[in-house]
Amino acid sequence: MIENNTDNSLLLFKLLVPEMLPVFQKRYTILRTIKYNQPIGRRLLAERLALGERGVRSEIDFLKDHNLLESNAAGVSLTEEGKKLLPQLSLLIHKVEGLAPLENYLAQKLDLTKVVIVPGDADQNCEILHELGQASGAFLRDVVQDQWVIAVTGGTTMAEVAHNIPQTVGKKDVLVVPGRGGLGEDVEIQSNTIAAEIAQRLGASYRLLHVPDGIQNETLEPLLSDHKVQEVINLSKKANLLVHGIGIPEVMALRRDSDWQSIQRYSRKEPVGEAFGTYFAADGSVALVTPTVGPKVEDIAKLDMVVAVAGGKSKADAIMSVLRASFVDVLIVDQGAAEVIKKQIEE
Amino acid sequence: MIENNTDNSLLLFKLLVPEMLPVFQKRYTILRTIKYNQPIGRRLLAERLALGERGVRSEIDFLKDHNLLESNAAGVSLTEEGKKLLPQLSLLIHKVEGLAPLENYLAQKLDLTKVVIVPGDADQNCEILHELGQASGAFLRDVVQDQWVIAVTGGTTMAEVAHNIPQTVGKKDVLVVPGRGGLGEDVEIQSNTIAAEIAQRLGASYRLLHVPDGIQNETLEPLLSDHKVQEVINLSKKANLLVHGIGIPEVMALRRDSDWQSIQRYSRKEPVGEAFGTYFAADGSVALVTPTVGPKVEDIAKLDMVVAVAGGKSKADAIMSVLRASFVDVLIVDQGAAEVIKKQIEE
DNA sequence: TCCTCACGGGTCATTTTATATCCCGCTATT
DNA sequence: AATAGCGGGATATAAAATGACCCGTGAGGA
Repeated sequence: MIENNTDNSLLLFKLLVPEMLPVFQKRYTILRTIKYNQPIGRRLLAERLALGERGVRSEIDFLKDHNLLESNAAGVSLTEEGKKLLPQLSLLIHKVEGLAPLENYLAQKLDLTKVVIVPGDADQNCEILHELGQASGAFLRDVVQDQWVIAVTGGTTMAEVAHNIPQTVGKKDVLVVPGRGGLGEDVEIQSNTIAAEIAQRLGASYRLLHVPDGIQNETLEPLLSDHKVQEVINLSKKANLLVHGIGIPEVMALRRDSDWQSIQRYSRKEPVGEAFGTYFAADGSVALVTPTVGPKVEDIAKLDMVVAVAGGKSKADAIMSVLRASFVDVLIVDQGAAEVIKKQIEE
Repeated sequence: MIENNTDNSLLLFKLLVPEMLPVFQKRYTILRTIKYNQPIGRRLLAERLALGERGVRSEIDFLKDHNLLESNAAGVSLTEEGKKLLPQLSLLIHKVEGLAPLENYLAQKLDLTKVVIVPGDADQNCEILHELGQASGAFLRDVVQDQWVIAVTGGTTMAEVAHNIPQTVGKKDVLVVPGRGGLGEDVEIQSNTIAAEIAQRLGASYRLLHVPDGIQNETLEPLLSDHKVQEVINLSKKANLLVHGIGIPEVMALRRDSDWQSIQRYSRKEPVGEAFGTYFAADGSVALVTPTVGPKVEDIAKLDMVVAVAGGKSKADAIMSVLRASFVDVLIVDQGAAEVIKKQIEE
């Protein structure tokens, strides 16, 4: 009833003064961008936000007049007041954008237990990945129980998740393990590195998996027979919780110096999405499995809780292909991806 | 907590997009003015709202685009949607303007049991009197109990109250009596007429008091000895509820063709407010009692519930003078008067 | 019945506001 | 000491809000 009243106020404002919405979003975006880049100059900010320099300047002046920003020779920064305001604004944006209904809609249509949508679009504002990380981190912190085993994968998104998990006092006997080897890429986004960081932030312990990706099966087998490797792999196959990112095959191939042509050639179908080293076709079927250690689709389907994290309009197709494989339980996305997915569902 | 959330949303909007507030108010005022004057033309509307013709036009176009208005050859009118929206907007304006806190503040500072504030200023928009009437009417309807006797006075404000009391099924045995004779002025705003209309709308019965105001005491006495007159006067002296307007002495003198000079001469102090034929000085003391029938200040002070209704910035002083006499329990005013009163209290 | 007045809609010059793009002196970092 | 990037100032330009008309038309009063 009273809650209804809140929504009602919003509806009335949106109905009677709709021109304020873009302004509200603009100012929120500016504050958020400053939060993640402070101190930052006016020009850089304008470039990053794809706005005119003078426009940004007017807004900065406005926000400064309201004591949300302060500026010195290094650039503008958030004041204490501004810092306090941002989380509240985030909630309000969530309401204004109607993200709660969208979350419910997607959860129902996609048969997921939970959908979390973060306002914004990672394609347009790269700091949305931070927000995505924070949301995922908060979710992890809330959901993890004592003595759980958490498996995580690599990737830039997962790296952000790791960086943004709030430092918490440790749950008891929680163990974080990498979901695959993944020594083929930048150490910053390897699953090992990410597992370690998540463990550290959760106050949990961790095991590592020192097996390179993409090597031939013959070379792999002796490694697999190692009992320490075996143990970690078995742990990840029976994890209570798996958190993974979702990749766009073409982009991943580029990053890993793999040959996109050959991936396509060896695929049974056109791969449009990737998760834990498996490429999925648009219909959710497996297009290609890269030779790597770690759990396969059939293992993952048995897990209690699989959390997928991804952001950006461009990842919508990849996300859909993975979701159609029906092993994901919780989806944490940004608004950009969520809205594209909604459109696809409606068609 | 959730309520808090509502206020919080409003606060955040007001903080981050303050420029929308005047627009919101403007559009609300336009809708409200149309409601009371439909169908009305663009120019007339502009004149009444003291806005430019073109500005009003843009807003009308906007509201028409949103299906809140429709226009024909006679002028613009509210659509069904617009009619439904207005009460909700009224509530929202009440929140936006922070009138609830203001009501509490005034109630506490002025030692009143209840204060009701209607958005707007009757001096600027005469239709605010209608709103004031509606608010008073709603209050009356809610508060009146079976077998109550209600005494009412005359005046333009009270006439509006009468016109706007929602037609309700009758309470049992409610009786409405005029608080004074008042045959000296326009029949439309005589207390007799008003008593009759209020009674009709409440489904109550009424008695009338056919005694002219302002006549000499010698002429008055034989009338007072009439037992029907006596009965009505006694009823009003023991009423459960008295509703009265508040007048500005100078204005009233003008309307009644009385001599303002002589009123001043016979007054003990400078009269700044009037209620039921009694003129009050700024400190709340009685400045002059016009020769009339009906309850005096000392009678009224004994009543359980005295409701004062008044609107317009210009009436603030008059209201204060009456309130200082300390017999009013409930004050129903408009925002214009309320804000001036608040300022006076703070000084 | 006609007549007239106010209606909505169209137009356009004017003013006000927003925007884009420089320049400058400063300061913190290299 | 050099320099890159900062905030602040200035100005030409584009855009939008405004004010002031006219016009054909339909409703309501005579």
